[in-house]
Amino acid sequence: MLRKSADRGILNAVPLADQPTPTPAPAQPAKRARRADAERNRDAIIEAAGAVFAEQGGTVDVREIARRSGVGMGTLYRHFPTKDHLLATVLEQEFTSWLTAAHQTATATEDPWQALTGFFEQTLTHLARNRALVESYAATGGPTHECARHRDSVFDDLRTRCLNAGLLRPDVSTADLVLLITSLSRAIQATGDSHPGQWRRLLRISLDGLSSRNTEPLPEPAPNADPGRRWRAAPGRLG
Amino acid sequence: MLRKSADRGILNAVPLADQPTPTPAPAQPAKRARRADAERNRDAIIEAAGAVFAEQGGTVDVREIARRSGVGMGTLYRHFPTKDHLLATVLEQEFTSWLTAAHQTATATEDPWQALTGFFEQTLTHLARNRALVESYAATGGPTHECARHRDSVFDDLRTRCLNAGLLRPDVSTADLVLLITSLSRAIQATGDSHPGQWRRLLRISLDGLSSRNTEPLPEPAPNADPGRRWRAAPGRLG
DNA sequence: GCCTAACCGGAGCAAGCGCTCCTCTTTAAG
DNA sequence: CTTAAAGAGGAGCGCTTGCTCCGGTTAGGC
Repeated sequence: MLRKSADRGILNAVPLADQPTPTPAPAQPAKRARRADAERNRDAIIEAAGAVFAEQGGTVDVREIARRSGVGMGTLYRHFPTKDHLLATVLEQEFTSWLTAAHQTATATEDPWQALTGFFEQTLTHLARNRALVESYAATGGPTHECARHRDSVFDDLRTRCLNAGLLRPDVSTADLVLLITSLSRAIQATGDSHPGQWRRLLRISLDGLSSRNTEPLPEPAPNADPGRRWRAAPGRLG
Repeated sequence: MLRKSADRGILNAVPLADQPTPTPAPAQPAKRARRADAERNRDAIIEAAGAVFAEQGGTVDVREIARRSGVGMGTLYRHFPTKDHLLATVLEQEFTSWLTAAHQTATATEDPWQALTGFFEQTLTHLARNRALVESYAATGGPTHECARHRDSVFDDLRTRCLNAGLLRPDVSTADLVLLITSLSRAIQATGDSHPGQWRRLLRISLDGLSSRNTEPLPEPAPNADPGRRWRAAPGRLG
């Protein structure tokens, strides 16, 4: 039952030092290039890991990933120093490719409100298919801080467009929108397969609440952390 | 990193066969009553477990609970056959005592809308203080099915009152309200200590979206579960 | 005060999981 | 073709964690 290791978080904001930059350092000795089989295996690992993480979440046994990609443990750990590094790599890829697509869709949509709601719908549909991604939202608001910043800028863009058109209640912050996504991702997880799509009703309700037809101001956020709170920090906890 | 067993949920809807009914069966042999020290230890365990679960969630090491209650492992497992049983006992106590209080408050509130919003506020404030309770919401919608049913009836009561007063958009279901609580509990977890109270803004937004001033109908829920879905992998990189 | 069933405590077992070590195989430069 | 470096693979280590076992202790009926 319930493992403590979950406390270590879905990923610890790993620096991702090993990027897909196969170009060797142009130093003097001109090291030998990466072998073809190694390249092939790396790809296989990433693909298998992507599938497994999406299905089972970030808690899967590394052996399962190795098995599915037809590779040994040693090979896996040759390419990725840590399970968290592998997870971060996969999630970052998934996240940025989605964000780029969703942003393009939103930009191509004339009506600002339509752009905002469409973005939410697209985001959550994507999240509904990827368990590890949902977990990463719970832990750190996204796979990496870099990713989160990128997403925030997109959100801010959408928000500004809606504000200028007078469609959004004026005191909604970008942080509110991000928190809304995080919150709704829980609804997706909770409904799961038994009530697919019920989260869309909640999304509609929330979006209606964002509309400028609601005139009362939102409660002010507390300016700083309340030290009296009982929850320990516990770096990155999934829910 | 992330645990696999999380899949098993925070608790497996344990039957809770061992209730706080210390009365021995009134059978013929008139068994000896429970010893005083045993009773004391049981209480100490429940109290310590309550604190530890609230702070650290359901994943804590059982040894920590034993240590805090000043009791050995053997003693702990004499009173509770399983960690999950202990967790269920604690959560059920916490849940019902809260639900009773919150229901009374709501019933005593004249204005139906005030009663509903107050109930949400009270519930979420309580959840913000108990990590294990939040987890149980994510897993099964509440500590036990019994608890969940009780809560649903309270929600249904509040909903009916608001509907009769014409304050709630008419097609909001009880399930929507429960899902909203579940969803917002994630917001509480996500904001944690760093942005305490930010979830109140989201709560306000959602409640505004529930108001009858929003006239458009909600999307129909899918009638039944789609058996083909199972956290399918993202079909290749999207983009 | 005696005696026995009930109780206590913690060392230890088994299973799960991240990760390493080491031997054997394969690639590709020369 | 030769050969050395890079890669592959899987048994196994170390650690955590849920739970058990059993010798020692104590309450409480008589």
